[in-house]
Amino acid sequence: MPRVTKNYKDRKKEIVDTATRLFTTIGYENTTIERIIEEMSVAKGTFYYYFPSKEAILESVANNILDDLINNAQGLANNTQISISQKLEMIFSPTNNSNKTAQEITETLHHTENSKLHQKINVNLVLRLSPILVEIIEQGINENLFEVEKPLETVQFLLVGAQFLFKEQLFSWDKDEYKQRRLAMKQILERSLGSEEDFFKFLL
Amino acid sequence: MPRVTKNYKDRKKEIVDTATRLFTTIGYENTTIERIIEEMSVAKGTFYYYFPSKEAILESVANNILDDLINNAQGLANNTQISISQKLEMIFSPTNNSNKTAQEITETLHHTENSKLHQKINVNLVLRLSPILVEIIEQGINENLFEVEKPLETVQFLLVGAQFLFKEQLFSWDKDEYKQRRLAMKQILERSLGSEEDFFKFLL
DNA sequence: TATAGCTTGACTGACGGTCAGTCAGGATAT
DNA sequence: ATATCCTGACTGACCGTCAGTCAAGCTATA
Repeated sequence: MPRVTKNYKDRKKEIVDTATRLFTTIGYENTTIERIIEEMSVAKGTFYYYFPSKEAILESVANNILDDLINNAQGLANNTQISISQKLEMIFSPTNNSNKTAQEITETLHHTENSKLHQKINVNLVLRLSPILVEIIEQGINENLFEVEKPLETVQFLLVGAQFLFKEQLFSWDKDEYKQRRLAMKQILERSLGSEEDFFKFLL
Repeated sequence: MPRVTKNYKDRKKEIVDTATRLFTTIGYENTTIERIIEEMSVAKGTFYYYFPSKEAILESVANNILDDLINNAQGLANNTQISISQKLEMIFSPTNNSNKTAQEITETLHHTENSKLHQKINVNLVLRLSPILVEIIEQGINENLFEVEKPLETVQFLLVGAQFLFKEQLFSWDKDEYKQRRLAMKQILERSLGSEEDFFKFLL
């Protein structure tokens, strides 16, 4: 095989990109290191020069996916043009996923046996997204839209529920079951955050 | 190796028991088929005579663990001696796990590298435990202790939150972080279920 | 032209899974 | 009673796959 030398950063990014594509396409467990290097046309050793294990690149991929997601959310939180209600809609709405990466996650990633990747992403999603969400909630508290004692912890609980119940393909709800659960979540959100009724009408 | 013949049911149970013990001790991924058969003193083929794959026995083990859990909960729901508050405490309390199997789950199972087993158990736990929980909630509604529009769907959301945030070792909260999250859950439960304040004081 | 950084690919060992064959003990025929 | 056949549980050598290793080779650049 002809030898192509690249600098550290570029090669590493190339590996992460390739792995990300494969993990989100055919799943973590179905992706072999051999497949990754084959698609990159490099040798086995090259992969292990950059990553000590398959777990390690899972970590990188998960963080990469999350970085995008968090950046989007942070942009949303900072945006003064958008109403609080709309911000929450874009984060909580089970159907609406504006950003491309979230699409990847919800659609392709979740089909199969990807529990390891899921877990890594979900845990960090909750930990990293919740502070941003709290910024939004606190805007709402200042405007007397909400009333909660423990915004951060409350938001984390709600996020976990939303994430695992809707975003994952773990539960295969049909259309009506899905709607019923959305309605329940609407009430839970409104009551937990102490908003007025129908504040989360986008969940109707 | 000397040949020992047993009847189908006994041998199958023996395999499930051995696998359960190993899965909950050293984890699913760390448990090899070879280890299972070694501990049973049977040959590889014997295992595959009873189970078509490692996944298949995971399924059996998960269901087994759940059966115990669900039976306990159902017994609890049917028990007329215990107050509704106490029943909910025993199911929702993050620390109190009376039954042995739940102990196994929370302590050993969750170490790491068990995402597959976790997911299988959690999903089915939510699906199977929620109807039982609804029985209890509806007792409460009759006694005017609660007011909720969609008990089943609400309970499922709350269960998911409690399960993933507390029962798993996914988030490694320290003592105080733990307490804060319990307090947040207390308010969420009380508000979502429309109970009076401090109904869930066991979470204090 | 020396060397640090990058790359190669043959090799290893672990593990899930396969399969042809063994064997005890029960049923059936003589 | 006993020879023959059959079934269902069991055996273990073997296979393919795949993560991870390593000694050696190339190449940019100082």
